[in-house]
Amino acid sequence: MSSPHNSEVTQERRKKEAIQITTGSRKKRSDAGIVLCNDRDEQALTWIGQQYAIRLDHLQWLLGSQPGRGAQHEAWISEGAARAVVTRWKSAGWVQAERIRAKEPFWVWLTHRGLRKMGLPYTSNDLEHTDLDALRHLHAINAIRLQLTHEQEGIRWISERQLLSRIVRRKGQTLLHRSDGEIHYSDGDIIAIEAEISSKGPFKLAENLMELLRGKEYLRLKDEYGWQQARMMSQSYESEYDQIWYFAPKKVRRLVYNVRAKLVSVGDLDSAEAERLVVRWYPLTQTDEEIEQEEQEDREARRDPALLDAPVSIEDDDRSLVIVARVGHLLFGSSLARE
DNA sequence: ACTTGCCACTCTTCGGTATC
DNA sequence: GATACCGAAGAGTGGCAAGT
Repeated sequence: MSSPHNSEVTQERRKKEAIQITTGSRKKRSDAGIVLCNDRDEQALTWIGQQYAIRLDHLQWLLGSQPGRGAQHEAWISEGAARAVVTRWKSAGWVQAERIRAKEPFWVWLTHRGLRKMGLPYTSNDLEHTDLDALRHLHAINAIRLQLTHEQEGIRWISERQLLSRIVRRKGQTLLHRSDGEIHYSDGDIIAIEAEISSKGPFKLAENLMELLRGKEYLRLKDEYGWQQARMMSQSYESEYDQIWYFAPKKVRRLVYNVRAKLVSVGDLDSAEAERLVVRWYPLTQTDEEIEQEEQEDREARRDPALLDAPVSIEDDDRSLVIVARVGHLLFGSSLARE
């Protein structure tokens, strides 16, 4: 219970404070105007630095893995909230953000200052000068990393940028084909991730497969004796990868199936090696039904790849549109999560 | 040392504007 | 017209300065 005197004192204090606030005489907080780096900033900025860049719709999911106060969804934050975070990062000079393609949200990448702040050893790349194919490829890899690390707890992702930074380049030395990412399981298993969005030639694809399956010994033998000899001579060698996952749209998947089958039929690969090469769908599967179809397609392709050369049905080609409509806010839809 | 209340920050939602 | 951008409003939370 407050006495009349106490009430007067409180009123006087409020009046005094009101004057202080309006005249600006109240002392400012010591951290006023400073952008502080919190745990989520650190994790998200490191993630972006490792992946080169991220598009705003994916950033909603990345930040949503550790939603702040008041977030209404478990896995993602709203477009406005993600934009606010980017604005804060920009004001701190940690990132640059630019729209690159029409009808797509902007991309965010770390500035030199951002990379140094996160202790990342990479050189700053300006994404504005990146070609559109590379951008599509990067978007696919980001979607794959977000989904796989979301689905499977405890796995560690090593990005292509991290892998490249570990390579010591020697003059005249051919570089082993690097995967777009690696998944490391706690039991020591390693899976190479390839996002094959557009077709490359069958020979180039076959060589990438051989290098991923057999590793640097295959490359050494190829340099010395040529690819034909190397394929025979390297049969006892195995790369560090337990499996190689190729994520690809339908047309590219057919090429991978055919190249894999061809390598087996001519004896360049044995069946155990072919087993290690798993072809998966991009856009990524979402439902149990799609996962079953994905597995069945790979099984059929292993039995008889010619079966898959049948004309594509309209329903099948429309699959990605159906998914975008169903989970429009999800990883690979161009529309943003705005609910 | 503890309490109070302001301030900075983060979040969502919504509406106006710009761009394709 | 559809989509992206931008900013304002309002609510909630935690840190900090000031008071007790």
